[in-house]
Amino acid sequence: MQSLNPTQRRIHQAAFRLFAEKGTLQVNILDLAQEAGVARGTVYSNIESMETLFEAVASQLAKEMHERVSKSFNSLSDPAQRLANGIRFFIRRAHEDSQWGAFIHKFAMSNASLREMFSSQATTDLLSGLSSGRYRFQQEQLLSILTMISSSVLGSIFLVLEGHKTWRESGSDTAELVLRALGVPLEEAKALATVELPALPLID
Amino acid sequence: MQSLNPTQRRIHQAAFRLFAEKGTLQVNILDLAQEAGVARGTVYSNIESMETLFEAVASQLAKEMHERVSKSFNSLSDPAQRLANGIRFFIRRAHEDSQWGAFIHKFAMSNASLREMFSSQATTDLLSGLSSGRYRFQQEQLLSILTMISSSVLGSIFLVLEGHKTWRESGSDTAELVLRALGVPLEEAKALATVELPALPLID
DNA sequence: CACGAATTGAACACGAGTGTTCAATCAAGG
DNA sequence: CCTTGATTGAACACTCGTGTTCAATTCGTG
Repeated sequence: MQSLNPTQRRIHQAAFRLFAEKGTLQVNILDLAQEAGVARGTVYSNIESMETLFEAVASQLAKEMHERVSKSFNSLSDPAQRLANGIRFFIRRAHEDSQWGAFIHKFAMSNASLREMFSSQATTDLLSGLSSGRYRFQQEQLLSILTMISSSVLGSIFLVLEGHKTWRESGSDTAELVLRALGVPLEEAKALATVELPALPLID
Repeated sequence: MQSLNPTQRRIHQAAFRLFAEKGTLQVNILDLAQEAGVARGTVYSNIESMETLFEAVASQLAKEMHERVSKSFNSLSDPAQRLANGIRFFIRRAHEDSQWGAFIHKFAMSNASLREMFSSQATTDLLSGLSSGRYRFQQEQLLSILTMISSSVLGSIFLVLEGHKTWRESGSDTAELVLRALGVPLEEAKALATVELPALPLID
């Protein structure tokens, strides 16, 4: 999974593209070989199975995004601002890289690594925001809230991918709605959701 | 599509079950025939294609749910109460009939009839609630809001299907969060989301 | 009870994808 | 320039699903 040789890297990247546009089940070895610019036999000698390939691609994507978002949070202490930015990062990125967006949209609900990426990021901030009085909700609602947040982000990504909304509008709207749902006063929610969004940091 | 003979009805019902549990692409004619308790040849002489069969099943399901929810709204004038109940109807039904829930969860985002079911129901109430001052949002946010609502309901259905939450909790939480996002005051949102939920009316 | 329509289930010819093998070819470092 | 390891692409045997046909049968209705 770690330390891929160049051929394996090409195969993984090709797999990412194909999974994003066709879904797991429509990708066959022949397509994959062609997309990677490699012979069929090479694919078989470089991957174990489609399953493990998909798992590797998904968890790599989750890891990369998680790290970049975390890094950007170093400079922000307000949990509400972090949440709003996090939401908008996802939506902006889906717009800037529509394959990335399609991948997330297709698999975020069903894949454990991707679900984990969403929820681990948000949980700590949700709890700290609650105890600092920034949010108003009951702790038993945490799971419902996490679900609402990730679902809304996915829905919003869908909207952007389909071209029904710009990422700016959709991202700010979604962040604002989520903050409101968490009990942040209306004007404040709007303000937090519309500040200038910084660039997503690169890693290593 | 209308007026199915008994054999066609059996096939459609079997298709519903299979689509719900295996997804569109994993259903083949043989499975379908067996599930319907019918010979392979009979399936071929009773459906045009898998595509049209799926479309028929989905739109039938959308129509049925839409009518029942609409009927239940006759006795409610408050748009916020209607919305809260509508959300909870979906979530409760997904719990009571997990195949129905699985079907919705799998296809609500990708199928036009199902998307329509969600949005047409909500749009008018959203707008009337806005003009009556029950909600606070900007009209340009309507699409983002519809997306947030339907995504949240789907996420919540997932939670219930997976057994992470009861339908009661999940339904009330989701309804409450949505109302808050729309600008309904916190205590009022909670109250509206936790009233006794009536039975969903039958049709014809 | 007899007739026509629907259903049955087996048979056939296909196409598509899989997993595996292997001799030929290539590329790069010693 | 030679060796070694990876890559190539064609070939093989196999499975599964499709779409279609059709004689035999069942079933419902008049």
